[in-house]
Amino acid sequence: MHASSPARTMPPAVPAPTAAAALAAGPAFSPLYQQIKTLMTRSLQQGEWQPGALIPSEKDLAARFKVSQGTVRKSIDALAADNLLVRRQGKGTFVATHAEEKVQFRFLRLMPDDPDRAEPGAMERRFIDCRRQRAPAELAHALQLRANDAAIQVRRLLSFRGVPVVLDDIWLPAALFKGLTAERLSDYRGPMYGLFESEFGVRMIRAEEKIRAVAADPAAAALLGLPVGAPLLSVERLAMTYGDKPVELRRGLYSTAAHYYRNELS
Amino acid sequence: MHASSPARTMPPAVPAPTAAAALAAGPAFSPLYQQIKTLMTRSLQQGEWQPGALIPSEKDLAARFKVSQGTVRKSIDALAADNLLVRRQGKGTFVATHAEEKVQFRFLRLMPDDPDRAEPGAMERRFIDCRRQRAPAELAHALQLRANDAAIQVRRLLSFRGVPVVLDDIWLPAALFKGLTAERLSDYRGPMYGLFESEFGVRMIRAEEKIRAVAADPAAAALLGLPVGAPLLSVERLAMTYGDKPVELRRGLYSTAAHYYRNELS
DNA sequence: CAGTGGTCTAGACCACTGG
DNA sequence: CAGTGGTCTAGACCACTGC
Repeated sequence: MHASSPARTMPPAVPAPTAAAALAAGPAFSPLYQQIKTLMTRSLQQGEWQPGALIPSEKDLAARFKVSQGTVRKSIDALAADNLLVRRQGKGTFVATHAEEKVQFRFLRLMPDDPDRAEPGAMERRFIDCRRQRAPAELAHALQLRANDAAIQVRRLLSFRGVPVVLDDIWLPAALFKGLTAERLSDYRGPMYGLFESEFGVRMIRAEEKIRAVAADPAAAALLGLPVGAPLLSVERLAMTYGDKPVELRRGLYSTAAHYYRNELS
Repeated sequence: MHASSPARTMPPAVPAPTAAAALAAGPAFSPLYQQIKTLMTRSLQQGEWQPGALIPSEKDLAARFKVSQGTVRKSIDALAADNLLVRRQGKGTFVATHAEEKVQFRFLRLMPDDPDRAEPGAMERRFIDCRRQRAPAELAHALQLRANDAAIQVRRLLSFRGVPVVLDDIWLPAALFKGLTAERLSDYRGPMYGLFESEFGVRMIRAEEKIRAVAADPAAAALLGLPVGAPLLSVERLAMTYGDKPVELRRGLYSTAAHYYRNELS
């Protein structure tokens, strides 16, 4: 393949988020690097390249896909921007993983008011519940399940320096997480998404959160050690895996007396 | 200048956010496209290229900086990723502006629960107060003012379909916003940051928000039409202009009865 | 149609990592 | 030292916009 135009192709099987507009438009031109990004995404999704593993070098990939190194480079750049790959100069390109996050929780945006009280090791998890049940209609809709499909509900409490701060209710499609128990959750060292990745082959790529202020109900108040009616941050998260398929619904109640939810705008 | 290495240079005068680590490291190698990004940032900051205006073509810029078009391209890519420039195929590259945002408020992440009730035109602003005062110590610290420098405080209420939803308290350094009055705020059509940009030459580039849940105090409750003690989202925003210089501190109280704060994680 | 940004290539050299 | 990603160039051609 030389410098002439790439073939006009059908839209990629896993369309890029930005390509959504093309659905309404015409012939759906897709540049070469996009098509290759799609092929590489497939290698990730199908497990050819495992989380944390080193993928082939740019030169090898260029040979494999019969394109120039520069084009492969653009594909990798795009995947790195999506946090699916991680580049490390001199070493190679690696598959991103939740298992070895420096900041232990990539998706937890809660920070202590007092920056001196940084988190290292100061966080304890306690799993209160883990049960299997039929998915109520609203949940089934959010997770794109058939009505009454089985779901797993997990309830857990996070504490910092002994003070309870986060109460999470987590719902998962039972079909994807067979054999998940409170014990396995407790035994695992590291972030929960690391366990999902290594034990169930489910990788969280992206999530959307809806944040509200609510009053603590009696149950939450008791667990968080706060008076009933105390204001809490309600963080409702829908987490997606490849192809934007939703695989987790989570509702966290955050006590923001000594912590805040951090966000960056640009 | 040909393909040989770019000269090792001092760190750029306006260092990129990602270059912060280099301060501790050694010789601070800066690739050519970074240096050019710095030069272009200066052209933006100094007003050579005005908000909304068309900047020179890639070919012209390549000639001006005596580098290849590909290198200028990388610089522009970086500035576009920072939301300082906007590329439009076939037309050219433009300076980003708050004045003509499609979504009227780039920095307001509040969404209605009911997606049918989209915002177009359904938002009313009411400016309650606009006064000049001495900056209290905490504010002076956040805005990097000298103790007792003058500050402007603005209080405003946002309503959707007649229902008050957001109460904002906004603090600005008086030195940068001379002559700002409630009347000028009311008269201006479009987002507040558009007015700051066109009337005061202050461009908001980036912001950090700290989000908490709080109970409505009597004053806020009255303005938002809620009972005292009702849970509210407290959104504390520090907004920065070029060089990460803080130029606005804002504290919003959001009623999340029919709206939520939207966030994306990846 | 000319001008813009967007894609693709081929090749050279550099910075960084680890054995 | 070999191998990786990172930078830079020069040039060709394509897609898109507006006159």
